[in-house]
Amino acid sequence: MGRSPCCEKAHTNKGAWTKEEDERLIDYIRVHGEGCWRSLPKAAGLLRCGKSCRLRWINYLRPDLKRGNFTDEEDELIIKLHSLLGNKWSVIAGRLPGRTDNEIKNYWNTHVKRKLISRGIDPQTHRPLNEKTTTATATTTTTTGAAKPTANRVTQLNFENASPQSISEIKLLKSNIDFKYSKNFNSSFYPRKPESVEETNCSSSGMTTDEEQNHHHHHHQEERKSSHENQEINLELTIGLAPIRSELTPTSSSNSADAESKLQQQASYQILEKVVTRGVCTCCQLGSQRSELCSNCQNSNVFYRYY
DNA sequence: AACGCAGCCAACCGCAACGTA
DNA sequence: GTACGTTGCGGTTGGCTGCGT
Repeated sequence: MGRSPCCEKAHTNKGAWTKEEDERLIDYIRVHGEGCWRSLPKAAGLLRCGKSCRLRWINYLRPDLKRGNFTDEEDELIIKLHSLLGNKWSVIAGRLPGRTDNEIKNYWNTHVKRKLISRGIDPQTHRPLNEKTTTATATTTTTTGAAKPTANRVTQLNFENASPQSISEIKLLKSNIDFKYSKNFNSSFYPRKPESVEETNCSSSGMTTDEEQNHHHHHHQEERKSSHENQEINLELTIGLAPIRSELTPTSSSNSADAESKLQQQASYQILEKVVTRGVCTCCQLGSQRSELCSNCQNSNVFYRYY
């Protein structure tokens, strides 16, 4: 049984997006929010497949995208994350606000790989080029070496031979990844189901009842999925980890008396505070609310990661 | 100016994961 | 349990651009 195509190819545009198409997509998402990519093109009057719309939005049109060259700090962070995670571009992108997985992937392939090779480091294994592969300090079961990575939701890491420094870095990384996938930090940009009158108004204009139900249905799916991810994204570290806090304020101290671990935890909170913002509806994100946030957003205790 | 080449990046494709009927 | 629909991810490609000859 073959898979049905993701969209009707006969009547879809391909190739570069025009300004008009961009504007249509932005306008539609400004009003209706993300989600339901399958039906979006038709609803927005675009002759594109949903996948194409999603890609265009995520990689190019999203209002919070950072433009311009990668900084040295971003460079080093990418290298470090890649050494720990392999080609998990979406996870890596989650640690670089304003950068997309595609952008990072392209940057890796065009710049970072070469940079590492010039340093005498194998960009896949992050080990010296002339060194035979032996025990890695940190390997993933899904992405090590040239093996094709799978899209497993559960990534198991084995750090048995990791150095104390690596362990600290991994702790920090894990805490941030857990954070990303935690319930209030959905990886989706506008994940919440509208609950208030205001928000429903923001997202429902122009939709038929059926479309709206479908739209909400997908929001439910997203929520369930992210909740599922929250449970499933488990790096299964074989080392003891500092407790991961769900609040943002670093008031409680870790049980560990280890000064380094405290410093790491502190650094982790600082990073988190930089990349986190209050969760708001699409209207507020895109500034279509005339002033401040709608009441639902104001009352919400939900926070999202801000890419 | 014309050509070839390399680099870059937006976009596409195929597949896996996951939910639902 | 299975078929199907939808979404997201990672690998790949095609076309544009800049540079050297």
